[in-house]
Amino acid sequence: MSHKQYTMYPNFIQHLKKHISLTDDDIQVLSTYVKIKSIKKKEFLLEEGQICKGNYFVEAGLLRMFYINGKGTEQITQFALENWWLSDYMSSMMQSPSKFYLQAVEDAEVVVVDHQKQEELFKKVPQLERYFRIMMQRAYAASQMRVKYFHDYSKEENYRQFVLLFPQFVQRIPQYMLASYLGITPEYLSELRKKHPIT
Amino acid sequence: MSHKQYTMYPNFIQHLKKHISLTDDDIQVLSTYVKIKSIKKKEFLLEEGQICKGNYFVEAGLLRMFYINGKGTEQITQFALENWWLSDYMSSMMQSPSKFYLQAVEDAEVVVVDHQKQEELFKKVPQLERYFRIMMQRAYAASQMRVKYFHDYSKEENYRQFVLLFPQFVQRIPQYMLASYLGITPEYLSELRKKHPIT
DNA sequence: TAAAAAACTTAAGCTGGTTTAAGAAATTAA
DNA sequence: TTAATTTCTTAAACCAGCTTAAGTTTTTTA
Repeated sequence: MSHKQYTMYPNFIQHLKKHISLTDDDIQVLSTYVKIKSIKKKEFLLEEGQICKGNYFVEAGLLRMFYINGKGTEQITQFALENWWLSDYMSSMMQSPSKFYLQAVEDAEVVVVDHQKQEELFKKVPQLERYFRIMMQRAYAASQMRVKYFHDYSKEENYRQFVLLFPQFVQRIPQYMLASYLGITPEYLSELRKKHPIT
Repeated sequence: MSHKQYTMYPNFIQHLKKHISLTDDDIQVLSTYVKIKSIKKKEFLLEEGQICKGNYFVEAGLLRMFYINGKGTEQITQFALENWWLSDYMSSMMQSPSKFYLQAVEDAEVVVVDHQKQEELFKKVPQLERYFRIMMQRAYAASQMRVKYFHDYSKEENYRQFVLLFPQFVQRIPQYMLASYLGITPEYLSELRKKHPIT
């Protein structure tokens, strides 16, 4: 009976267990602090101006984070697929209105950890403090590398690197979103693809 | 007598205490796990090809992180001044050779936490897990915002924003380093400064 | 299954920022 | 205090990537 409670988010539990040890009791407690949320393609978890209340784990599907820039066009800053966390940490830490949108690119199942209740949860299951330390360190490490790649390569090289490293991922997003993430116009991406067809 | 041991790094201890509570015993234990290191301007804490062994807290002075790009020129990715942590987290997590250099821009006092011994330290002073979770979350939040600013503003706007937000900081670094950090050539920065003199 | 909407392509002209090359000013070392 | 070195400036030619505008293809909705 007790494990029926977390068959709703097997990836989530498995991911936690990869980094920390949890008793069935821990999982029991945890399950009272998290919710699973199903969202349809194009639905929002967060919109500009709101204070970001949750930390979101992608159990299934695909999310994106973006903002609307000065010219009124969407600028994507991150994607999150299975087993990734996504949130506007500045907004939730500072309790300030977010500049970002969090939206489903595909129908998605998301595990929601309420930022407010997080402290309380950490007290009851202290290993989670460690788990999130590891997740944040990992995310920060990835972003240190991203800054490097961003400077290092031309937009064209950047595009080709990305397609090479994440081909499965490129299949799942429309090209204009890839262009936005890479910081180029769809027109220029189209030109690059013509110049160097990628199978 | 016991607090003589940490008058060597008052900022460090104060910073820890701002986020977690520590007994004198905790501090005693901690002090056996960290070292203070004085480095002169232009000395390195890490060079390309080495595995990053430490996590560095700037007690005093100013550090920079950079790499050598394809054209053979330095690209600065981060500065760290008093009360900031600096490390190549990817290199230390993956135990892979770093692509980066960590170097003193000014003479500096640095508190070194050995990445290898960190796990052991966390077992003895568990609150530190929380402290570093907060530090990593904060660093990651800042980098989420940085990606936004980077896309959002032209290089010129970026420069002016930076000078406006961190004037004291701009005073402490040579202009070619600011140019490198902003991802522009020193020549272009010079042109921008001529166009819009900032008192 | 037809019409509307969303996504992608093409091509020409334009601009923000680089490159190159030289000299001037400021800092550091002897 | 002089020489060496490092940092900063100027200006002209150049190019990666954008803008604009129009047309084509694919996906969604009715």
